[in-house]
Amino acid sequence: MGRELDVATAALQRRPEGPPLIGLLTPLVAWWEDRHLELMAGAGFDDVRRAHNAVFVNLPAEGRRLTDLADAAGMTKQAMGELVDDLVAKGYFRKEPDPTDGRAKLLVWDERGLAAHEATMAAFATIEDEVAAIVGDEDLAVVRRTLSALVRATHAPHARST
Amino acid sequence: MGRELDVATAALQRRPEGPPLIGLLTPLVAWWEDRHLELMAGAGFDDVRRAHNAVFVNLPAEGRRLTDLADAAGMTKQAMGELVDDLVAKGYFRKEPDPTDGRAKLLVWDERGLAAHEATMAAFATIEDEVAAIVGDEDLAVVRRTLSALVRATHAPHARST
DNA sequence: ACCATATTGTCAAGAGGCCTGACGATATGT
DNA sequence: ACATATCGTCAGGCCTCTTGACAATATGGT
Repeated sequence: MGRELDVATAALQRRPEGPPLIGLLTPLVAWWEDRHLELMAGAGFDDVRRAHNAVFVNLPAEGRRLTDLADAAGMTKQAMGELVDDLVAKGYFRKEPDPTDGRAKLLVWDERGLAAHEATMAAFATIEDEVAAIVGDEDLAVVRRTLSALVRATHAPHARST
Repeated sequence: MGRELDVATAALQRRPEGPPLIGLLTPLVAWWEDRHLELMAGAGFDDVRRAHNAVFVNLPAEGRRLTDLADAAGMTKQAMGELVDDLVAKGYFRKEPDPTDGRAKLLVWDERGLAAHEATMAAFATIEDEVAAIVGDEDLAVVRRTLSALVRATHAPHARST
């Protein structure tokens, strides 16, 4: 059912400190993404796929270029181009020529796309509330603060080198 | 470089409570998996892929059946079969007939596989230490406890229903 | 104005990772 | 003995993402 619910289940309990983080992070991401798609479908956006998230999350209301979008999502422009073309075909946004650059095209939300964008934000808020209801605001705040620090540290410009 | 480093970056800062969890979880998982592969390659296991984790983590030293393995990893036996065949070809383990069931085959680690299995556990411990060094033992403990509760709650048998 | 170089978006091809459907071989319960 | 379920496999397909190559356009130096 869930994608990789208990990857790492075996290795976990035997460690004194408890399960390794990866064994918690992975199923949580899977759950979050499933829940997000569920909420989106419930809001009438039943043709969005998991991969579209990279677009919905990184394309601001003002529009953006394909290459910028791909960069922000951490993937190639070709991969992003596929997602974008799909969403264009589905009526979520359109491509407009960039007035400042003849090569570039600006991706601009259509009405349906703007609604989907907002639905995504609303879904995030909803899921966040669900999480808070389970673990409490206090612990959640610690988690958020700690993971934020971790992300900053691990993704610092010099951290991964090369 | 990183796979989807800042998915959700855009939507984050504007929320009063801070960035949504998914914007932290996703890059952390990506980082963890990259780091794991790095450590494995450093230990001489440079032919393992991300997907192999499901095997390394869910196949105990005593061996296991394909179907069990697939179940534990949350994927189909066909998908797991592909991973297994690949690892068998690479000399990590072998298939033996299950003496108690003529249909089944037992997957048993070879020497190289056992070493890789241990290297995975060692890599987990190393990464865990790196994490602790960044955020401190105290916060890490809270994170682990909180996320554990979350995983239990979201993956309870009746939680996702239907 | 000209030209080398870099960048934008696209086409083509393919790998990787997963899925559904169908199947022979084997177990199991009646 | 026979119906039924399960084990592993073959076949085929979808989705996501990659590398390589390319025409069109920008940009900076001469």
